[in-house]
Amino acid sequence: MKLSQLGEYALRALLVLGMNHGPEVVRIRDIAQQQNIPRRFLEQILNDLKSAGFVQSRRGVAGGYRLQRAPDEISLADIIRHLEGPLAPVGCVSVNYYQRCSCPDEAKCAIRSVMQEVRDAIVGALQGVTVSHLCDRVRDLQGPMDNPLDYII
Amino acid sequence: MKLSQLGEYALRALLVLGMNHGPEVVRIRDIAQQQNIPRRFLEQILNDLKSAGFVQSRRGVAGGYRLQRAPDEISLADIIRHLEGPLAPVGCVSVNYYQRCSCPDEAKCAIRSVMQEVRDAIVGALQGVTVSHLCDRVRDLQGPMDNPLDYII
DNA sequence: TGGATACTTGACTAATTTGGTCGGGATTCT
DNA sequence: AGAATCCCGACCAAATTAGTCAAGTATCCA
Repeated sequence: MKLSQLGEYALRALLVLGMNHGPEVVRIRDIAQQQNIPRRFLEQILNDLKSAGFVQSRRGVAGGYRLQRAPDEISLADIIRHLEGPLAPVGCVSVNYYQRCSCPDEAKCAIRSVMQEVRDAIVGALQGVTVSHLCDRVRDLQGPMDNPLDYII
Repeated sequence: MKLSQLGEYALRALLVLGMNHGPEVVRIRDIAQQQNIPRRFLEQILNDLKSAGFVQSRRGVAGGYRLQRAPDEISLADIIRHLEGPLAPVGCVSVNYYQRCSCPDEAKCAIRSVMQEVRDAIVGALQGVTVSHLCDRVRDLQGPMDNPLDYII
C-alpha cells in the first residue's frame, strides 16, 4: 500500500472534519488553508468522498462539508481502500480487489504466502483505526505542548 | 508499499536462483520460461539486481546468473527497498527514504503516527524473511502435494 | 578461428497514473 | 439581485510502468 498525495490530502481533510464534527459544516477553503492543500484539488477529493458516502455537503453561502457518519464509524482502512484500491502489496492476496497474477501456481507460490502476511500486517494496523481515533491522537500529541508548564526551562 | 510487476518478477527470479543455488549458473531464458516473465524485461531486471550486488553473472555460451550472497543473507526487505523504494506508505515515516510531507506540523501529525505503525508492521513482516526462507516455503507448499498419500481419498 | 550462445548497455516507446488547473453552472443566504 | 459556496466535467503536464529493440561484448566449442 502506497499513499498518494490524493490519499494523504483526503485523510487530512477527514481529520479536520472529525475535529470539527457537529451539525455545522466546514468550508473547503478553511480546510485547504489549514492543511496546506491546493483548493481546487481538494474540491475534487471531497466530491469523491461525498459520492463514496464518507462526507456530506451543503451548498450556498454558508456551505461546506461535514462527516456523514460518526467519526468512530469511519475506518481508515475503508477510506484508503476506496481512494487507493487494495491495501495488499500484490493483487493476488487482496481480499477486496483480488487479481490473479502471472505466477505458475498461485496456491504453491511462496512469495504470495509472504505477501499474504504483509497484507495482514497492514490491515491489522489500519482496520481498527477510525477518524475518531485519529482525533484522539491529535489531542494526545498536541495536548502536552499546550501545557504552559512545558515551556518552563 | 506496492509491489510493481518489476518487483514481483525480481522476487520470482531470485527465488528460482535460490532454489538452484550452487556454483552453477542459471540462464535468463530458463528463468523467464519457468516463471512466465518476458525475457527482454527480465534481462533488465537481472542487470539491475546485479549492479545492486544481489546476483552475479557469467557471460558466454555457458552463461547465466547466480546469487552473489548466500540465500539466507538476502532479505526481502532489502530487495524490495532497492527495487521499489520505501516500504513505508508515506515518505515522512520512511527510515531509508525519508521525505518531508506538506502537513503543518509533522511532529504532531496524527496520520503520521498511524502510518508509522503501518510501516513498522510492513517492515516486521518482511525484514526477517530471506530468500532461503522463501525456498523453505516452496518446499513446504509443494511437498505435501508431491506425497502420493495426499491423493488417496 | 569462426560461429553460436548468452549476458550488457542504452535508447526508445506506448499506456497509465498522478497531481493538479480551469471554466462555468447550480444552490443558498442575505 | 448578488455574493459565496459547492458541483461537474474537461483538460493538461510530468512521472511512472511495463515493456521492446538493436547493437555490442564475452565465452565456449568444434
